[in-house]
Amino acid sequence: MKARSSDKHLSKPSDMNTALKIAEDSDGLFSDDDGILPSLKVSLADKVADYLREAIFRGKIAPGEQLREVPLSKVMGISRGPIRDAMNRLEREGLVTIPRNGRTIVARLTQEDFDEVYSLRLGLERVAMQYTIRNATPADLGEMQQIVNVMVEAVNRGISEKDAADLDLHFHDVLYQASCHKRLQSVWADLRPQIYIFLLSRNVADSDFRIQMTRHQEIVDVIRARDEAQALQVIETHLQVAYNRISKTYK
Amino acid sequence: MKARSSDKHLSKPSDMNTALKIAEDSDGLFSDDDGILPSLKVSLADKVADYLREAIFRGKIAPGEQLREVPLSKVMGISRGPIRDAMNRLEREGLVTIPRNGRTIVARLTQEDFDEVYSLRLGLERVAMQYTIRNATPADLGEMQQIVNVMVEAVNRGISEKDAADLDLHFHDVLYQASCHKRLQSVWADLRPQIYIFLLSRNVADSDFRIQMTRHQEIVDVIRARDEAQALQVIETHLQVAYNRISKTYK
DNA sequence: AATACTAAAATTGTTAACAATTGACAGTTG
DNA sequence: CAACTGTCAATTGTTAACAATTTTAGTATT
Repeated sequence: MKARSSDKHLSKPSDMNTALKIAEDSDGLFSDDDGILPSLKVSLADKVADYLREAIFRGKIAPGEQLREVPLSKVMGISRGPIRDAMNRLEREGLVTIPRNGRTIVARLTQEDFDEVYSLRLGLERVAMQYTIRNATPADLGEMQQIVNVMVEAVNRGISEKDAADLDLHFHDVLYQASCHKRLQSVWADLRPQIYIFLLSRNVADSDFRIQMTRHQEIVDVIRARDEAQALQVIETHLQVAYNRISKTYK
Repeated sequence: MKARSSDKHLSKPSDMNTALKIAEDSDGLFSDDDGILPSLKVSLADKVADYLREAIFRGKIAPGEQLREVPLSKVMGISRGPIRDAMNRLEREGLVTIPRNGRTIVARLTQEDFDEVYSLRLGLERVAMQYTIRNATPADLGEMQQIVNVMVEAVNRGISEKDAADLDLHFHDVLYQASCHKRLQSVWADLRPQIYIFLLSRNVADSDFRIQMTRHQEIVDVIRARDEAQALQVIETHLQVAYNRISKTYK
């Protein structure tokens, strides 16, 4: 019986035991005392969510895999409570789905998901631009410009898909920060991980991402000019180009 | 010592014991078996969240009050776990804030919050309109028209502020439903309770809400016509008028 | 009166155990 | 073979208790 169970277990690579994979990484990640200031202590749930999120980004945990509380709590050496909280956090970010049966499944992001993510993103970033134009400080603008400079230099030197995605989203992080609109920031925080996944997987398939990197200068310029009508145009174009670029990789 | 504590306790009406207020309502709300199909069984956390959300809407629990797990679990007759989950749910909806110290405080919604909610709402509903125009079925349109008919009739007969708010949001619920855009629906579900609170409190202060009710017919018509450019214009105007109307009540 | 310190109470974070639900599997029936 | 049923293991939901953190109250000092 155990042999049969094992055979079935190995018949689907996507069913490889998630907890075993995580056990490879779990060298005291969760049980150590961080030695940081108590008021900045990071909760176990946050640590677990951060770990799982990264594991999903790296492909260590694949779409369709189920995240089970009990095995995870064993390999992480913590109780199930914080794991539950972490999984609720990941659900909010769209990285997992928790259907009616309560099981937590890593999300498969389809082309339809992509369409939703980018249409929602456009709706958000239009509002963000309106607020950023109003609220961006010279420091914000300086930070955005710095990121663009790093982008341009990196593209010239040769840049990996991951670094491109990191810089791209970091730029938009600062844009949202500059908007001083807490709710926008919150929705962005929830949407960002899905966008990252799309960028990571789709940049591999599309060599034009480097061209897209350099377009961020337009955004900085139009914010600096505080020109709202132009700003909306620029962000729409920016995201539409990104949308089209990634969309092509689904064909 | 106990007498002094009691004196201090009564010195701030907003500090009246939240759990005592909830005890008035908690006649088996949470511990009863619903007798519904098992597959449709509502979790305790959902029940608690629903109850607390309504209590906040009714003003039974006031902005600034702290929701404490232990007293709540005692009066509700359940453990703290589901209460924690419920409070996390309410945080997501912006009804409570959970600062760094972990305490859960019912949110005070300021004019700035109002500004954020409505700007975000506009960004979302533009996207929703684009999708609804594409995806609305005759049944969706029929449902929206039915709600508008009820609105018009109710305004003519005389309608309470609460009923107006209920109908208003129900109309937009259907709009989002018709969009077939899951992420939009999810963000709307999180934003909706805050909008409801603004409508409830501000409708009292502004007698023009009845005029606003009747403007929903325009939305139905433009969706029916599948005219996207016009649709964006209509929803912007609709929300701008609503924004202006409520904004005035802050002066 | 204002500030600082300390201890205790209050509150939240986490854990382990029990309860309830879901899924997998074997056997039976048509 | 497909569909159904029953059993049991797996998994999640909830609870009570312990651990850690934050707040409050009381006292001493300036």
